[in-house]
Amino acid sequence: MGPLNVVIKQRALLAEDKQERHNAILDAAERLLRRSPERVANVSEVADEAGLAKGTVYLYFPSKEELLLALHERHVAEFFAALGALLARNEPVSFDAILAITGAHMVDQPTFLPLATRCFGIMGTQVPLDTAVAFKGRMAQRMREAAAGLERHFPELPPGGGVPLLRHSYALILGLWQMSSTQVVELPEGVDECPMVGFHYADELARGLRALWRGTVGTLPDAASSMAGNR
Amino acid sequence: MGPLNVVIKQRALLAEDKQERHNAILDAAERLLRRSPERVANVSEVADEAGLAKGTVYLYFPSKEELLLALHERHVAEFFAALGALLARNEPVSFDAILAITGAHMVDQPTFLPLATRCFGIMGTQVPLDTAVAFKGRMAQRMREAAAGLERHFPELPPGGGVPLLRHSYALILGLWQMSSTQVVELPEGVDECPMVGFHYADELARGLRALWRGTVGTLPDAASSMAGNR
Amino acid sequence: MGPLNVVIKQRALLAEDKQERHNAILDAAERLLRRSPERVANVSEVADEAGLAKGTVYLYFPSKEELLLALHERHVAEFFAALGALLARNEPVSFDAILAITGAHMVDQPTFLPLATRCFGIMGTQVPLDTAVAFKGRMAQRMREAAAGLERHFPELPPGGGVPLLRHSYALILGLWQMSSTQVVELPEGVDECPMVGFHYADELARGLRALWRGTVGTLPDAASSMAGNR
Amino acid sequence: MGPLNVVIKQRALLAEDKQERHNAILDAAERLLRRSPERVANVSEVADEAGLAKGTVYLYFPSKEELLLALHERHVAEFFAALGALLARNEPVSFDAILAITGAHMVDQPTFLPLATRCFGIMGTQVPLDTAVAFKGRMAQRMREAAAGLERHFPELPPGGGVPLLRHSYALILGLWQMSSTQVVELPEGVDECPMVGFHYADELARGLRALWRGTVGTLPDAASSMAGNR
DNA sequence: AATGAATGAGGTTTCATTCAT
DNA sequence: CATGAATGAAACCTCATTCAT
Repeated sequence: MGPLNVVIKQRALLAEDKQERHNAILDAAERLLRRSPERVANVSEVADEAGLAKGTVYLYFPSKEELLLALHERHVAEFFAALGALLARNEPVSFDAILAITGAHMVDQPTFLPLATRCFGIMGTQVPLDTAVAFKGRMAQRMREAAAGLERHFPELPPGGGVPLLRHSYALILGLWQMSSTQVVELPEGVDECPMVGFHYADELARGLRALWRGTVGTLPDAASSMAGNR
Repeated sequence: MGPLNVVIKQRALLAEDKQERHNAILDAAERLLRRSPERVANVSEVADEAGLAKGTVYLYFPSKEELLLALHERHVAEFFAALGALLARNEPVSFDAILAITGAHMVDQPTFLPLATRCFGIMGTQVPLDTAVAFKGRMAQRMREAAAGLERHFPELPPGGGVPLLRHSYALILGLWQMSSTQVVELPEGVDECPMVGFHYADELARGLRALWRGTVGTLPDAASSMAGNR
Repeated sequence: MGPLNVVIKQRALLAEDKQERHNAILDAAERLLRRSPERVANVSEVADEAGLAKGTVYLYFPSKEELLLALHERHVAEFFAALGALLARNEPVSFDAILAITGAHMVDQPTFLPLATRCFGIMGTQVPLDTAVAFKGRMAQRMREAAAGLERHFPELPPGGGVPLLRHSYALILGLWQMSSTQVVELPEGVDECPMVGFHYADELARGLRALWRGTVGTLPDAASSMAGNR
Repeated sequence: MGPLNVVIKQRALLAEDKQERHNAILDAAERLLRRSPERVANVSEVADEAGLAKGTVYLYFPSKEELLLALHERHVAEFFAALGALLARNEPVSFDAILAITGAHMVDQPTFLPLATRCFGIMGTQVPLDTAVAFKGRMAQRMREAAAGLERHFPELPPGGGVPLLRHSYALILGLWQMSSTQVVELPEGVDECPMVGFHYADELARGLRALWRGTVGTLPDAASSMAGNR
């Protein structure tokens, strides 16, 4: 009401302020990761980027590894939220629509996959057991929910077949990215056709997922889509 | 006590001696990795295990990362050698036979997948460009050769379809392993059913690969095999 | 729902409230020290234990070190109060009676000696000069009073001999504790006879003090006591 | 033989060079401690002072705490060596001679007692159990040897009485130093007479030890010495 | 060629104290 | 007065790589 109703908070006293700052730290880590996806920033850099002191970061996250895990979980949550919204509709859902969401949330986000790899690597060694279990439990719940929606939209999928399909899909996404990520650096000309790395990740992933789904679900309803004849 | 007719060779002057020592170092790294697959030994440990001094390792490998890469390449070469031998036969080759080779060389070798992940992670950042390109070139050649054999044995595979299928398969192998490797720690009871981690890697991989191949090749020739009805 | 006649006092406005809170903080520090005498709690823990916020502790003590010093002084005051009460009697006072008070207030209090060591260690470096001087002044006064009582009861003690005797005694108490405290960890069998640590603090102290007093006072009046022949 | 026969070694390759460097690091720590006895230098400072890199210090000592312990042990060894040399003689040994050695090796060395206090504090918590036990074992041996010599020279001492006497003496040395060490800072005038701290450590120690020994051994052979009537 | 001592950048975490609310 | 979020200086230790011997 007065002139000072928008104040930059120096101290996060309320729970919502804290949540905000929590997110601000994750945002900072996200920005750094986006800036150089090949390396993981140290806590000092994250703090600097967030405009905070190093110790402050440790008020919000018990360790660097748990910070990374929290960022990854945010990514995952965003993906599943979008997938859930799609599957909640009454209209039919095409494979391509799911592919599009995957593209938007995983492939085109330059931070999703590097971080996912990193997080899968540290879990169980750097992260305390209960944190890892809790994380996995939340992942499990999200997968089960999405699997249920999937089974509704793809009746060819046998009951209980949703979770394995999601799992295989995610594995393909992750594994193919690892193989392609060796491409991060610019290759000299002429190497582009190298079959191990000379491929366009997004296209190759679309083809792989399509094959996987076709083999799982039977003929895809959208077999006629624009990508059907690509390969 | 007479002339020194048994000399412990301390210096590798001949080219073959050098190759031998090169391999001895890789053997040492392999042993250490096998002993504790969750961590990567440091150079000191590798040198000790090989019975050499730390500095000597650097005479044979320009960096630790390239040592790891060389070890991984040895793994890969062994796999492709076995696959090539299978595909070189005149008798028909079943999907299950390929699965068996994958199992023997990748899944059951406790060092293959941890190291693969690690190597894909570092390539392009830690490893100099030309080394990475050379490595990928050799990988490419191996893949092309195997793909040719594959296309001979699976005529349903469209021309040029062998390399992508190998690529997708490898991606699935890699990605699924990453997801399952979070299981390294013992989970408390009740968490075993978590769909993210509550699965047996080898079984799940068999199912995933079968779906992928079915979706790529069409009906698998070996659809009647014991695993056909599993899912 | 009626008038607020039971109010949890949140602010200490009166001087006596302040004194009360001052003591409450010392009580909290005491409890923590008693709970784990080998470490010194941090300010957060003290505040939590006292049911206060960290900042509040700093309203009552200028620094952590001065808090510790205040707690130690409370211990010392209790000891000298008990000693003074003993010496104020008209009946004769035996060495063993003094030993008993020492035992009850220093040895059997698991917090006295760890804290004393700590405080002597920090004084003069962490604690500002005037605080240290004031503390020492109060200690001096207590010692002089006790020394006067001592000289009354032990006429063999030369005039002015009370203060040094107290000083030497206290030094023995402190030093022997330091040597025995290395025993905190359980020693493997066979090491128990190590002369540096293989001794029972209380017994050894009794023997040491007896020797010291005998050497200072001459024959102890209580030489016939149960411990006389121990050594 | 040539002009370069005294070379400053950059690398300690021989065992004796290593021992020398080991000692050089201890020397550096000693110098720093002597320069400011109230604080304990960090490893960086020690390394700088020794003209080495931080990591080099860790080649010679597994941790900072073990470095400190090693330095303390060197002090102790020097003291016991001197004491042993004295007691090995055939001529009678006076209490004052022992006092002189104590003065030279403990009291006048400004680093002995601060470090001793520190070391007794960390043992059993910071130092691994086996290191602590080994250290104590060596201390024990030294004490037993000295005790044997002591019992030879002081026949009034009952058999087995040497070790406790050494123990009590060391406790007095340590404890009295703690009390006097509060004096490190310069006191404002007029405070000098404070009985807790207003004493000269060396003198007070001499008096205390004399009383202790008199009470243990009976009349001291050197009761007629210059200090006998001081207090 | 072989050695292994030396390097030193690099990263994590703790906690006494301050100060905005 | 009371709070507790924010600070940021310490401090330790590891290990890939270099280079004197």
